[in-house]
Amino acid sequence: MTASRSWRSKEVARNDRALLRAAREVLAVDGAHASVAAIAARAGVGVGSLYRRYRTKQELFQRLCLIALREYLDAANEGLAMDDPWAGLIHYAMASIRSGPGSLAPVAGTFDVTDEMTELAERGDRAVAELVERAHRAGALRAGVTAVDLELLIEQLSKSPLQEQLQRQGRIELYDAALNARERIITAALDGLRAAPAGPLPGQAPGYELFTRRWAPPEDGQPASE
Amino acid sequence: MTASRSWRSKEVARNDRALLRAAREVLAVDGAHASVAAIAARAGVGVGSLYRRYRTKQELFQRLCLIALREYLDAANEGLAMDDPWAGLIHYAMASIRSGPGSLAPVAGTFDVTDEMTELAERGDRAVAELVERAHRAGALRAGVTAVDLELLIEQLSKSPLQEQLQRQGRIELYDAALNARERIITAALDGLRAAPAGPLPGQAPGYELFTRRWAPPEDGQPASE
DNA sequence: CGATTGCGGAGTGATTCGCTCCGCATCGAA
DNA sequence: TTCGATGCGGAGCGAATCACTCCGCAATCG
Repeated sequence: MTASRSWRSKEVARNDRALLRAAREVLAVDGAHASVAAIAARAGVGVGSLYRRYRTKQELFQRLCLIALREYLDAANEGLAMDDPWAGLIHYAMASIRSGPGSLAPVAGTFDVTDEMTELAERGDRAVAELVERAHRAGALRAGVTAVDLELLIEQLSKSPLQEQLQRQGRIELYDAALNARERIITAALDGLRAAPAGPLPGQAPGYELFTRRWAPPEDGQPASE
Repeated sequence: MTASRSWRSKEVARNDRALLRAAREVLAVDGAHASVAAIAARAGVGVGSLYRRYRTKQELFQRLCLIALREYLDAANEGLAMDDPWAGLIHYAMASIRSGPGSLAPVAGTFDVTDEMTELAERGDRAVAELVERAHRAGALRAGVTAVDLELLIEQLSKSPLQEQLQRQGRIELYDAALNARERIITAALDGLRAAPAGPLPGQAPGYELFTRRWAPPEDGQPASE
């Protein structure tokens, strides 16, 4: 009775990959209000198939988050493997921006964080801290720049309001130009972290709690926006 | 019969200001899906009062957009009035980021653009172009940086994913830290536009159509995300 | 004190949401 | 070729939320 269990496993795997990719894209455009139907449609499958693979919307987002965390850790390790400290840091930043942790920010706090996710995040944070420290030792990084500064800048750069809007409006003819424009902006912004004639950053360095605390469930009263 | 027309005009004006401020805040947090009820609640008024002042949600957003455009133009002119080209440009950028054109991006294309809005935008664009040109003449601006580069960077920096998320979760205790962190990031990113050891930006300069075209109604088929 | 005015928010129909369930197409085995 | 098994797409469901209307009420004037 189980002889021909996975007669279509290829198709199943392809559907799964398409679903994850579609989910990330739709999440990037629609934010927290991304609907299951939109994700399924973009993946070219029915909602039924989506729910056969993932029991709930939350579960899909959890898996998505796990994958992003893995990419995040890989990017940091790749950066550490590079000889030039500055080049390594930029490699990590670029890869991290592309993988798009910012797209996942809107769903933060809407699902439970598994132990695996916590561990991946901690390992990634350690790697990035080492990346920053190494760049400082080499004198390549602007004075006073911390790992949190870097991660927040990455988060800020990983969403693209322009591209999202173009996609919503269906103006694909402008998409290439937008991609190019974005690359220029990212380059400029990251260059602002270089050790250079520019002085230290204003204020004091932000603490890690900006990163860690918000992933816990809201725990108390709801926001002021209601 | 019209003697005591506006016996409470003070309160009406205060309500109107509160509504506009609330609308901008809610829009920044909730994006395109900001609800009328949420705006009214945050302003501390009933939805009835909102609809007495603005006949429709669209009308409120139009007014909001007009105000933002005025602030945009003012900021550019203030920058031009400053003697130091670089300081003037940064003044404009900071003010523009604070006024938050990025918050209005999600509603772009959802309402008709009035002639007044078009004219304000054009005057602002001209002022910014002059601001950029002047900075280039003074040798303060990085080679190859265009007005569009600047405006896109401003748009990128004017949304704050971190602050939005904190507000959604009601974690006001982290808000000050987030504000400080954001200022550091903005400073760093804008410093990336300085004339410095860093080379020219990659790719070719983006054209103005990235800015202008998307404000027109979608005109044809809907996006791929459905 | 009665008339007037603007207020807050319950109510309304339409829409959209996450999710279930079922008819159907597609496969291997007989 | 036929039949049972399997996974597919999407119609449909109840709940939630949306923009917007309408009405009872409190505050203010002559």
